[in-house]
Amino acid sequence: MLNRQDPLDRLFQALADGTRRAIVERLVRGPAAVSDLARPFDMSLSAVLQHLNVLIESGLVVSEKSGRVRTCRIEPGAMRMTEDWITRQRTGWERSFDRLGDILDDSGDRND
Amino acid sequence: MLNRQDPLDRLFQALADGTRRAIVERLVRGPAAVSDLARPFDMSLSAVLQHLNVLIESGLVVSEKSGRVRTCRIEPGAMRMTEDWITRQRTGWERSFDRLGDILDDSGDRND
DNA sequence: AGAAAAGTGAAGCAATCACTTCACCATAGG
DNA sequence: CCTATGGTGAAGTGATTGCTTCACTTTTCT
Repeated sequence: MLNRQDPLDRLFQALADGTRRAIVERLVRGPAAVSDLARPFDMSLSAVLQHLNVLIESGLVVSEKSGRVRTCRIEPGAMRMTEDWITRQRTGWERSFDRLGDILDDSGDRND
Repeated sequence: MLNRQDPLDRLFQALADGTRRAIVERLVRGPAAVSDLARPFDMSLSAVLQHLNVLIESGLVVSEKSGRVRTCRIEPGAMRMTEDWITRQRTGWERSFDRLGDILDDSGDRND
């Protein structure tokens, strides 16, 4: 399925990398410039910039440039989309589990 | 960062594909055999099996074989790890946001 | 003006991904 | 036994990923 347009694909893909999650974790504490974000990592600025672009494309991060400094910050709405998907699955699963519980109850093995 | 061992890497990577998410959505309604899972997709059984293996490696899905049928089901604990990470970021962000609110409340001509 | 700092873009490279096809094994049922 | 069903494994392919280096622009500082 080569549908790289699906927002959830991009979102989860963006979060599937330790460097990018670390960037998110950093930005959650507050906005930061590109080179501030790059400093902790043992890789080139270019590499970090590419990670940052993935995060921006996914919508997780927004940025604006003033002077020569690009300041980045979290866009919480994007992360909420992934949270919602996961929550939807979990509640779906809990419902199935309840149904299973009902069946087990009916068959007399009351365990809860 | 070639650390494909990190559980969160594997988890998010597993969820970063529409086919795999569809499999999860299916399994949330209840267990299913490999070929049941494959049926809706317009790709070979081998391809679906590879997706399934990614899900199993990530821990999102467990399976057991009885006879010639492998039955798969969701392992909810794995998904909870991703949910926890996301929730942690959101609460972290909300805290930052509150701090920002405090600063804005304290308003204008105060330099601390 | 000249140098340093901050960021950008492109090309290249090895590894990984998402498939395909083909060959194959194991079990269930006539 | 024989065949259909359900599932596996391996090899191959083209696209994508996660970097690197190098060249370059723009802004700030002195």
